[in-house]
Amino acid sequence: MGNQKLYKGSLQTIILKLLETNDKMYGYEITQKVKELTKGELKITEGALYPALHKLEADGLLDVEVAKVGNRLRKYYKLTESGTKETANKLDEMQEFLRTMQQLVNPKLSLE
Amino acid sequence: MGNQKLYKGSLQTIILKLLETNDKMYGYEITQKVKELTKGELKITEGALYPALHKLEADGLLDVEVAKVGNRLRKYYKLTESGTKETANKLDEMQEFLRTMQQLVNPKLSLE
DNA sequence: TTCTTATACATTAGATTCTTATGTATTGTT
DNA sequence: AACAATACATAAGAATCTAATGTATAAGAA
Repeated sequence: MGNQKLYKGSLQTIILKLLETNDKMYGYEITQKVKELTKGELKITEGALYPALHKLEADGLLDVEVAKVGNRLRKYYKLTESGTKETANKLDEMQEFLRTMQQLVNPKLSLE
Repeated sequence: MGNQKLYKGSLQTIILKLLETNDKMYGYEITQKVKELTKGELKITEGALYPALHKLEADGLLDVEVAKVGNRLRKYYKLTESGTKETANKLDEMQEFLRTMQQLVNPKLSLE
């Protein structure tokens, strides 16, 4: 597993992107999906995830809907209208960041 | 200027990469070079840069050499042997991170 | 000549974001 | 019966940054 600290700052964007693609997801599902998509390279910890979800909700980017499955609860999160807009912004910023970093660390590959 | 917080965690790698390419550089020069290379997208602040340089030196990855230019001093930093190895590691980790993030936020572009 | 900007180092307070540890409870597997 | 997985959550502390401040020299503009 690579350098986890590089992912610092990108958690919100990852969550928003997943919700854009999958419509609605619950917390534990997000951790599993990220592990699967990144083949174990990135593991979202609960201590990072839940506060991040709560903040996105408090900022009005996510709506929550509590569901009961068997006897256990799940909190399904979904993008609000404002969350959809913010997702587009954050994805643009992420692409610019990725281009910039690629150019910095490997100028040869970015001649296109 | 994009989302500065995405760069959190990548400063060490950036410094090491610049020193790999340019052999030796001083602090202020690094800030200017990064601004130039990223067309203003990334601005390294002194409060981030100097502690980072001191840490890399304390960790034995950089050697420092003080030079006097006119009446002003410059501290030239240079990779040690161990610093050269660590640079290769960190660049590998960065490439893996960039691939992973690209795949997460834009799966379409990563079909290759 | 005086004022401002650039060069060049540095530290500190505070914010943000994470990791690690801990806690509670249900459900599935051995 | 015990353990792993599912599902939520918080809290202490670490790491890394931003913004502000400080010192000093050099260069350029007014």
